[in-house]
Amino acid sequence: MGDKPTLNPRHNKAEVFARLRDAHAREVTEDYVEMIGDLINEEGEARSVALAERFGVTAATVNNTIKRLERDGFVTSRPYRSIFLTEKGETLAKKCRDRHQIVYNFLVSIGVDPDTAEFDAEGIEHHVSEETLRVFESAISS
Amino acid sequence: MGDKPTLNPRHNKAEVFARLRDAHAREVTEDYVEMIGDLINEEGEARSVALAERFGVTAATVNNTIKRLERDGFVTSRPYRSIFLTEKGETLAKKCRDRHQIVYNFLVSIGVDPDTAEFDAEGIEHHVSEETLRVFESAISS
DNA sequence: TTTTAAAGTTAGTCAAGGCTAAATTGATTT
DNA sequence: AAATCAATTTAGCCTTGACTAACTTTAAAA
Repeated sequence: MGDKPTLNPRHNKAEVFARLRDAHAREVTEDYVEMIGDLINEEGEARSVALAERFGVTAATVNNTIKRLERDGFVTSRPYRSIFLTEKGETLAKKCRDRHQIVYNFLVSIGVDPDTAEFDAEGIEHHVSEETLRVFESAISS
Repeated sequence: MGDKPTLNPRHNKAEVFARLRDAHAREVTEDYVEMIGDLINEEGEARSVALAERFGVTAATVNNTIKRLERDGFVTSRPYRSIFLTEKGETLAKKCRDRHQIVYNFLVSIGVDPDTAEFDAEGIEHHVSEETLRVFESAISS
């Protein structure tokens, strides 16, 4: 009768939740590099004050986060100067931008109101696997 | 010419991110009440050790979280005894269970592999608005 | 009934991601 | 050149959610 199964598979959720916690840890990083990329495109540079305004947090919080991003190799910055994406940050930003767009377009394509889609996409994008993303893509172009 | 607009609307994301942070703060609570409900249904009671195993965290972490849930009125517990949902916890658990099922069914219905759907649903469910959830529902039953 | 194993608790640590208040720097005006 | 103002940084605090290690309680076995 095959191997002893690992109990009821429905009970083996630990891995799912571990991956969920990982996704969590990446969310802020992804939102920041995406936003920094947007700012550079739209305004020519990314300043702390603009990030703080767009995320709705204080300048001190932005400062903390930028330090972490710098430590992790996603951005470079010099005191009192604007923030730049590294190669690594650029790559992640592009990936996030594309993914966001796909999720947003998909939601709109199935009939979700654009404003709601914009909000939901912001939360959903960090939790969509590559596979699901491809299903979304197919659905849009059909 | 109408009111002075609040700059470019695309730049006014602060509210989106504030709501996102709120959703974040609710995620663990939702996962726990949902899991506690499942355990009570499946095994007759919810013990710390089972929660720890299913979430893949230590008993100490479960203990912390249960204290918080108790403080917030979602569960009751007595030392060395099993955990119970309050009315409030029960209500939230049901809402989460239903929502999870809709997201899961929707993903499967558009062609996502059930295992992937199970994983993605766990992350997505916390970020789906009521409106999008209703769109998902309609999509399933058609 | 005593021992032992499993379950639960407590204490202490850490990182992330928020905050406020105060200090500093850079840029603009006078 | 000095004063001022906006932007940035620093310091210190908080909660959440994770951990380990050590301890206590409960339940089961001997």
